[in-house]
Amino acid sequence: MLVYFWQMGRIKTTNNQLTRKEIIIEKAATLFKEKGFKAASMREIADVVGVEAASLYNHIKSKNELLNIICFGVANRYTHKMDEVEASKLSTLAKVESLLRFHIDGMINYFEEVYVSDREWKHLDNPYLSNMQNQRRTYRKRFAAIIEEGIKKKEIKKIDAATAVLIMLHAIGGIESWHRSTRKIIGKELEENMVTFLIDGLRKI
Amino acid sequence: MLVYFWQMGRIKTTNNQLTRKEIIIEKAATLFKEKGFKAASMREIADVVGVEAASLYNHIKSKNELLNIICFGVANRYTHKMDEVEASKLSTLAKVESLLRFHIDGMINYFEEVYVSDREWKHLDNPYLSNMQNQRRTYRKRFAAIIEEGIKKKEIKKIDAATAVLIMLHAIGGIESWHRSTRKIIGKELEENMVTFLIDGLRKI
DNA sequence: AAAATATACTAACATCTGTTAGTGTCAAAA
DNA sequence: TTTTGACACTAACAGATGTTAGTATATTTT
Repeated sequence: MLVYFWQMGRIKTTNNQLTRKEIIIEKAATLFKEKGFKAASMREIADVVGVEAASLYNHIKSKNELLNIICFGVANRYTHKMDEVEASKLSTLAKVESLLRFHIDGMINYFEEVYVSDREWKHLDNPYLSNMQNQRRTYRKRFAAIIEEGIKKKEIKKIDAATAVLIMLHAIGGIESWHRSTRKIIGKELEENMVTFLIDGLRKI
Repeated sequence: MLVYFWQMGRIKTTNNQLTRKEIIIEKAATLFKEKGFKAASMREIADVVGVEAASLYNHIKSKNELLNIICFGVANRYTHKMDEVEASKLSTLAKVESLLRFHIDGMINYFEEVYVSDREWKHLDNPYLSNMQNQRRTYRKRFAAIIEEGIKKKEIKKIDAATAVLIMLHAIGGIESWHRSTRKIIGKELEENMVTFLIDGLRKI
């Protein structure tokens, strides 16, 4: 008589209170960050999750759905924050600073998702791709509008607003894992450094 | 009687004085920029070049060789510039400004290669991968050393040098094609905007 | 003109890709 | 206890991938 044993361990969900789907998304985000969306395969994701590739499809519709969820999760956070900042009564420079700190915090606390969203959104497929392009364009325009208002009110130096936005967003997007995990610079300290730099520049006054 | 025609048009090399290999590299760089290294296939590159995929292998050894050439071309330019700047007698702030302008010019004049080198170097394979990691680390350290000297000489504000380098390099790396081709901001003007921002910040003094 | 080299072609390969079909089992609901 | 739904499995697909082999032609050298 022959007895078959085979491991059919389910994805563990007891540790955190994440659903299985959320666990998959989390692991996928890490892999997308490390190898890029195209280079990370469903079989690799499945390996990390501890499951066969086909099993992932009990939880998600496609590989691209994973990217959709990651990217739009981040984009929606951005939009909400921008709504909030626009509605606030802060000075324009304080608005800019608030957005900067928000982005830096995001980079520190949601590194994988933000990183992936920033660098891999081009692999979205339509209609999500054009949706994302619109959201990004709109966000930058709203950001630039704040700067332009600051220039008008003489709170901000007279520079090209679009360029300033580009610089700030990319500067923050450049925070890397080694930089986050380095003992010398952590969290708040990194934040202060970046804000100081971006608001006041390099030159000693 | 049956007569066969088939096009065996060679890659045209008369236009510029580029070798066929250089033409392939150029087209590959554009494609790598647009789709990413992994997503761009040899067959697509061949299409753009106007040839069958297999024919590319008369000129190059592998897809990865294309990436090697692109990435190390850029890295070597960086190293040479850094040698030159270090050897100069400029003030530290002027050294930083010189490097900034060099990077911005590079982004404008060699956009595809620089962009690809910056974002796709992770797909290099060893030993090129670790070589590139070393070159990048070394470059940033040399850049940071200039800033630290500037801080010591009280020419530069007291901030974390590594963070400053990260900010500047990524801010410049964020120049995108739409931004380059926009009528409103071109070449020198973009350069002035960025240098102003990075040296003097946003705040109006 | 002949020989040699460079370079294009077609055909095919082995491997990897995302994904579906079909089946069995465990946990929760009835 | 029985039923049901969630979820894991194996097997396999069709298509894309980088690359090689073998061959034919165009260009350059002799």
